[in-house]
Amino acid sequence: MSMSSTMAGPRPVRSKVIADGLEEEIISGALPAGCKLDETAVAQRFGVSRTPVREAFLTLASRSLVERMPYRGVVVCDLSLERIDQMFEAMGEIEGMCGRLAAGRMTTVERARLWDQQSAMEAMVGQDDFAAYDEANSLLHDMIYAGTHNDDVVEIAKAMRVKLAPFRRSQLQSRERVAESTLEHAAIVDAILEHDGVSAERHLRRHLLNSAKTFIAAHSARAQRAESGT
Amino acid sequence: MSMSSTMAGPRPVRSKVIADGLEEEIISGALPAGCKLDETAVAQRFGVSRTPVREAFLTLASRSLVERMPYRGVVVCDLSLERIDQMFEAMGEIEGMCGRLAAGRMTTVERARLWDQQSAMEAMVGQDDFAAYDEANSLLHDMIYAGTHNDDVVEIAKAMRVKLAPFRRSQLQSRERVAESTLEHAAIVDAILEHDGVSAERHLRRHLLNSAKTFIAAHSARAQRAESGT
DNA sequence: GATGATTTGTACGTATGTATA
DNA sequence: ATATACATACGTACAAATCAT
Repeated sequence: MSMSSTMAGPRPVRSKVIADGLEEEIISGALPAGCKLDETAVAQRFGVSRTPVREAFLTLASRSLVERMPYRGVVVCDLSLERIDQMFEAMGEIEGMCGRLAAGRMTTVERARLWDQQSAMEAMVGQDDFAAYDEANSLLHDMIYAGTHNDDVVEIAKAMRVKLAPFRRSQLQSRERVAESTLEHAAIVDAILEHDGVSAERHLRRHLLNSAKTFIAAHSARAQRAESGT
Repeated sequence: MSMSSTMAGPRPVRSKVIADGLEEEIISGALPAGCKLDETAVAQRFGVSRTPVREAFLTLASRSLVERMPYRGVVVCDLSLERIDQMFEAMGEIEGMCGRLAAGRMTTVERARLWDQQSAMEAMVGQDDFAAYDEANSLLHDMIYAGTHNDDVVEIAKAMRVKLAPFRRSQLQSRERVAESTLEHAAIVDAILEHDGVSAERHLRRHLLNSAKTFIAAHSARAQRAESGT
């Protein structure tokens, strides 16, 4: 039962640590678009060998955060404000599709659980436990994805959410936005429960659009600053 | 201007060769779902070291052809008939979405080029150059993706097509199917040119559904045989 | 255009973590 | 529960290719 000195996980897995660290730096703008990433330099900076760095690069490339060219190295992809806008739009389209499919396919049990989840989240609006709300939020959206009964659609949606995760996180830190978000969820869940796919799709698109607006308003300055390194 | 002795590429890049080879084997069913892939064994089989094999595993994992668990190895993902069905459905949804967006956003130049492409493909129906048709087919769909003016949507669509590529290839080897496909394209292109997003979406969904039917009818036996290794 | 320096791709050995007996 | 066996994760050394001079 004894814990490590740092209290962290029992299995670090360097390549994952590197990937997460680099992702954070790319998102924050510390590593601007077009910046070349040198294997040796990154390895030294993280205090590891080149091997886990290479694996991290593979992972980041699969998330299209960096681009790899044989024997030519990797560069970080463009994450301009327009690109982020596009990501939110794409997420809205994907989630809208999920909602439409889920509205027509969810089993009674799935609908009941979705309703429970929404109720639980409405109860969380007052208290400012943003981490818990974020967790519940992910779960709610997961339930909608699963409601499509299509593993590939679920996978696409989750992959897209991973790409947006860093942005959505900072966007759910406001009490107002949490309240707004919960209201939007109510409309979405209602539509799904009533088997109204068209309405569910529309509400989900608007929901993501609102998330985008909130984020972009808060981070436009920072994002624009990161755009300088073309 | 001199060429290599084998005429092939000047830079093989082992890890890519391994990844492509394994992909082919997974698709063909030689490596059934649930099959464990041992680094050392694969390395010996391909006559290389474990390093490029590891990188190939990372790539395959990003295409969700295999699953990786830390310190536990990799296993090939399920590619049962139902899974393939889901893939085609997902592709239909994604392409439908692309068509809807493209119908509303394409520039005049983009629409003109789309029309040209369709005309070119209609001229190819008689001759049985399936490779050329497949190439033109990819281009047509690419133009629709690009018409969304959203890089993330384009990326999702292309990634999905990569996953389906092996199946679609064998499905376009019939002269009848090529003719059918071209007719379906005509309806899709017409809808896009008329800015009718709803119609474009519907026709694209049906188009993919027909592709799925053709493939599944031809390969159901082989796919079911590959399902045995659960 | 050829040569050298730098960087990526690959091979192989060691250590850590997992799953068996 | 401890220990052993095994495969993976990581580190280091060499080869191949790109770029800079």
